[in-house]
Amino acid sequence: MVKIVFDNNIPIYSQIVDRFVIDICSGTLPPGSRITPVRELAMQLGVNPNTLQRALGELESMGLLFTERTAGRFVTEDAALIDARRREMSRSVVSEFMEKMRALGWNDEETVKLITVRRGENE
Amino acid sequence: MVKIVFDNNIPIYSQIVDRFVIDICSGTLPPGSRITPVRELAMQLGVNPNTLQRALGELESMGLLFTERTAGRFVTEDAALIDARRREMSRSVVSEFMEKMRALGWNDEETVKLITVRRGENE
Amino acid sequence: MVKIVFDNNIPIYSQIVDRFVIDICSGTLPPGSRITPVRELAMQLGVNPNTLQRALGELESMGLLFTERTAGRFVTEDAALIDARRREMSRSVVSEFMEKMRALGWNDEETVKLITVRRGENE
Amino acid sequence: MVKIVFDNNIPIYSQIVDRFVIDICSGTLPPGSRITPVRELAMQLGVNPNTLQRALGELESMGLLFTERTAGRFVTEDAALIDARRREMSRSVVSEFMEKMRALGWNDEETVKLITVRRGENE
DNA sequence: GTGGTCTAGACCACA
DNA sequence: GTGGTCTAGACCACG
Repeated sequence: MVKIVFDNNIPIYSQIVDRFVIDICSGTLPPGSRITPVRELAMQLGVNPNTLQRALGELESMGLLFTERTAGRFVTEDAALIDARRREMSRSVVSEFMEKMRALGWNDEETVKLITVRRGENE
Repeated sequence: MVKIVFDNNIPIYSQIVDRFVIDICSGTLPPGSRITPVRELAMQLGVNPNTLQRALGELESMGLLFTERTAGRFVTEDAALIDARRREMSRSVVSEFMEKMRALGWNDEETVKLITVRRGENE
Repeated sequence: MVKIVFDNNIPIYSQIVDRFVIDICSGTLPPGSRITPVRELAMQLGVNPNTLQRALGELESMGLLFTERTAGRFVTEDAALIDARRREMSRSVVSEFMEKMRALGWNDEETVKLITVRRGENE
Repeated sequence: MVKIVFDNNIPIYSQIVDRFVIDICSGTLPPGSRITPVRELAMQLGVNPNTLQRALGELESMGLLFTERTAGRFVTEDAALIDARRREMSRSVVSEFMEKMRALGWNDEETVKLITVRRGENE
């Protein structure tokens, strides 16, 4: 968690949340790992500490982070919760994707074909 | 184009734009077809005429609509432009999808599997 | 005076006026020549007779056209007036041009250079 | 950017856009410079904030301005883009000019002569 | 304090 | 009756 390319049309705090969620779900931030202190991290990211605070608050209320009074903030140890969120997110990402493709006039077979054809091509 | 379920958090005008783009790309609004007059459509959608005007203005600057002074607004007759946009959108939707899935820790094979398994399940 | 490519962002009547002024000043419509009757010309141009009427009215009030009760409309025979307008228009076109180029940061020498370089190139 | 003499018949927002384009292209508003806040500038210009907002929005969609969430609006740092637009505008201004002069019955040599003679005369 | 969005309501030119 | 523009004034999210 060092650089984020911020998109100016999405609230910064929200982009930070997203990034944390992804890093936690994908294991980049493993369960129990310690989060860099707010002020320091805010500086690294080049954002206002209030903004970062807000993002971390949301992550806590999701249960993905927890605060140990004096020791700092940590990623939850609850691997099941992380995995649940990962699957839930995946499901919704897939749903939204299929819906969008359908709205664009591709039926499901065509969508699958597009996606498999695309594999192997460079981004 | 009668009802849109508006999602707060996203600008109304932007949701209207998206809807039109999709309706045009998918052929629901065929090339050359006439758009309901601004005021009338605004009433149908339950939004202020100015808001709708803004949306239509953006669609015009994308080239998807054009205005005939005093006669009304129409979908472009340029089928190639429509198709180009459809393909471009599809490509970006697929790209974003693959990227998100990769961020969530699925490799491309797994993603394809998830998507094909999903077919046939309930929405 | 058969085809005009109408620009949708400028009033049609005004585009018709401009075209007539130019055709008269450049001699394409020589002094004394007869104008096609309103209804017929309106059909040729594909515009509403009212619109054409308005345009012709303006041209009359400029003195470039005149109406002979029963015989129809004609281009003025006053060559001096036509020439005066031609010079006046030329002067203002040149003035506006120089002003625009200056606003774009070219001094007069550069402008002249740009214009001479351009000569001979295809449009 | 303090006073603009508004010409009725042309939309205010459009005149504001033109003025900004020129000020940016000519370097009066250098790359990266900050734009006066919408409300304040609207007051200075004596127009409604919405009207100004619209103008600025168009400039943004041209890529000449960009917005930094809550910090303000700035001129793009992309000097190449600015220069490209300047040259493009110059070319089209020159083209239109030559075309008009030709329509008025001057051939290119005469036009050049007119323009060079004109230099040194009073505006 | 910054930009962004929206509504309400009005007026205009054009055809 | 069509689109286009403008004002006035309000509310919101963000930092």
